[in-house]
Amino acid sequence: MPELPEVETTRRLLAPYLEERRIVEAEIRHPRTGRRNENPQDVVDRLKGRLVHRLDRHGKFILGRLESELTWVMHLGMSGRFLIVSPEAQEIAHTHFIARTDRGDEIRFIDPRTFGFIAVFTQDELEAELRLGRDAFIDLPRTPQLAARLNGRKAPIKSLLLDQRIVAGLGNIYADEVLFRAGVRPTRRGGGLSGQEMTKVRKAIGPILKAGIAAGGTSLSKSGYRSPEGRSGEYRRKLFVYGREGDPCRRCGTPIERLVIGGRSSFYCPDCQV
DNA sequence: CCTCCATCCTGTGGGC
DNA sequence: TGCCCACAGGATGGAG
Repeated sequence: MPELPEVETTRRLLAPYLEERRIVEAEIRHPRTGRRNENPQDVVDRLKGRLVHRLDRHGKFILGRLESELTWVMHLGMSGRFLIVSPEAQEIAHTHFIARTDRGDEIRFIDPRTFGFIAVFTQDELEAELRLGRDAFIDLPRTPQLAARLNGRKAPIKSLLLDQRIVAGLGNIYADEVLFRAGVRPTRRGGGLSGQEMTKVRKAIGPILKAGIAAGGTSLSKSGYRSPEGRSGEYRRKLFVYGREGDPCRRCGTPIERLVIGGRSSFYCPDCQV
């Protein structure tokens, strides 16, 4: 269920354990977790013995830059999370991937719904597999570029914000929060926004994501997001609209409404958002 | 190319 | 209290 802030929180906590470390052991425990490589065994073979230079993030993907121009790709899907433990630590349910570093730490991937995956791609494979727009946080396009991508599109702006090929990183929660901050209804057609509205949407993205990251992400339920340290995110308390159907708008008091757009729950204030 | 929709899974929270 | 099922923060591929 993680979006950019949850993935970034995860990346920051993993980085000290992985950067400039060598992977000495790796194991894929569940075939679905390795499904994005042609052969799941490739993940293990390409990881073993390799040095991780740096841990990057693009949208909701964590990218480990390896030796030999390989990239270790990690996606949390809906229910994925990482743990850093000692090899003796008891294993919890749904542990689908394990790697050990030359420092003796174990990185474990837990993913009940198996929508997440672990892969290792060559540069060509990476380009073919990850079709992503620019990162919504560290590389957000300027308004004219964004406008060009939305121009002529009839789909609801909410759906377009979720399209990772346009801008990478926003998910269902933060897209709703961005649209609230921008004062734009999620049902509006992307191509129908005025220049001013486009600017407002664009300008809302940075602060919302920054606040989400500062809070360590959003955890909606007990089985929701947890960092590699096992902590929940605190951003839930700061949400303006997501999950607040019927509750008073924090700005104007009007009850928040919910509707389904593109099969996803969407929350908005009928008074603040035009 | 665009839009819409089904699909892959398990856990749980809310309604009855 | 217990049971049941709608629903969940994502990505993708295919139909039209």
